[in-house]
Amino acid sequence: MFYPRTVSASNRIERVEHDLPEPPWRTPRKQPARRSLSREAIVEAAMGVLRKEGIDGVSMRRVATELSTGAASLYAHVANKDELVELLFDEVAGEIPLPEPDPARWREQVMQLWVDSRAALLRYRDIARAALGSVPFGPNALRVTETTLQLLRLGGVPEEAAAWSADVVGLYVSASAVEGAMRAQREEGHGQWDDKARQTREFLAALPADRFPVFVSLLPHLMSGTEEERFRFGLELLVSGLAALATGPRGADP
Amino acid sequence: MFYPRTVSASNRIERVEHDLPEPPWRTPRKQPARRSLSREAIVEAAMGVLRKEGIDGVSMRRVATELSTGAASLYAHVANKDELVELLFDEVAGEIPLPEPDPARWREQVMQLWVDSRAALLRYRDIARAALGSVPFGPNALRVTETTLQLLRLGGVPEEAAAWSADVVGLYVSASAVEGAMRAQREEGHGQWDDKARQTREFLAALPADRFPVFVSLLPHLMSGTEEERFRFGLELLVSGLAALATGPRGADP
DNA sequence: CGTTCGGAACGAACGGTGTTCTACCCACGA
DNA sequence: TCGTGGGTAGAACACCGTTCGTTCCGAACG
Repeated sequence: MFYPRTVSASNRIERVEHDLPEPPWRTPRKQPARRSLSREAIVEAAMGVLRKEGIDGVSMRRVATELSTGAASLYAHVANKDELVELLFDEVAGEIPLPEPDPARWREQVMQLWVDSRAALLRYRDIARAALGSVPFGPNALRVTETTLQLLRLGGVPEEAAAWSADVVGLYVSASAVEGAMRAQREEGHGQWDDKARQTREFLAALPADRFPVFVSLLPHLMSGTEEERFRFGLELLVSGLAALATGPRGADP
Repeated sequence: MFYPRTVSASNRIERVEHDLPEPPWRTPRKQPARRSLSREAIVEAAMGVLRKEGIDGVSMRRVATELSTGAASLYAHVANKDELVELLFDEVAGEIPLPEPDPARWREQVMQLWVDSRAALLRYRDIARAALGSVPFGPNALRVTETTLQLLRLGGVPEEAAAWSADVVGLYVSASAVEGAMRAQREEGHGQWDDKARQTREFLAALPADRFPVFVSLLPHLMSGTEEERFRFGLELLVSGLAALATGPRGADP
């Protein structure tokens, strides 16, 4: 009742009526669903825009146009843009595959869950920016957190450490997804990106070795690997740090 | 010459002339610097706005007003808003205190450096959002990265791991600063924040324990600690993961 | 000295944003 | 049948980043 207007019953009925092959029951007149706007339809339209153009493309006017109406009409179903974005984020979180927790494979499973989380975020461009803006307490995001906590407990990670780790890893996954989205966006504009990339490389190559000796000597390593490999490296750092805290390396026994 | 318009010589000369006691060399007329706009002045004004109102308050119009001129005038000294924000970020990075690397205390020093980095970012509200948007290659940011790499190498962290860790930790610090800024902003609007916080607490307390058993049972831990304590916990996870990779636990010997 | 010229300053304008106000319209309950 | 209340939506408000065209000024040149 309070968290949120999840799915209004009237919307459901409307959709069902729309799907049925129109039995002329009680004078269907013209179209029963001429006023078709609903929270679900708005989220669906916004998801399409998000996937195609990223979060900056999702404006109230743009989404409304997609539904061939005006921006003001959306405010009857959504409090404001922030709420819409939160709904979008949770929709994306719903696409993260959840494992069946297995005590013997908790490390592998927790790694996979986080890699999958990042992948789901990246599938919707820079939606991750929304995650850093507001604590994600939507039902789907909660389910991901719940699974994370289950896995960590199965791994014998102390309770407080597990709780805090979920927070830490959420930040890291989101940040990595934001960075990945930025790079992907840059790589889209092929024409000018070659220039920019070349310029950056030249700039780094021209750095004075006397002022940044270690940086310059590590340049090859600083530019090596794919984005996901680097992400996994960070995850392994975190997980190995967690494993060191675990009372029992596997299983829930102390 | 290419990275960027670092500091145009003309600006330097202007400042020097301004500082000198005005030798009437060649008819100084009234005031040689009536046209006082300069890249430095713009950055300075923008930093003031940033500190007071956050990154959203920094608009070209707002900064221009601060200098009692119009927004269009800024574009003679700054390519666009993105460039201005990059300049602001590097200015903030310049406030991060750098340690004198000491092999015996690398762990402690690297932790302190990162805690200080986060603190500097938070001092300027949500400027950290700019760090996630573009790889920070300004001179001051480079100096911070250089110091980080020095410390990790002193700790015996393998070269590739050190390079990748700098990336990872940069993401984590920025993400944590973004979250911290969000919380700080929410806590500013006291009047309505009590409500929002209470609602969130009620919402979490009302979560169905059968659907989110671990989450609910860990609720006390999920809400405990200050933001900085949680940040330090994540850092320790990363550093202990790094220490495990180090060839020599202290000093640079294998 | 006068003139030219190049770059900074800057008002106006363009096309966008989130949100609110205010009518209107129509299906429903009385 | 007649309100009426809530979804719809156009217009408007106050912003935003950026560009255009003009003005203006200081320095260099003839």
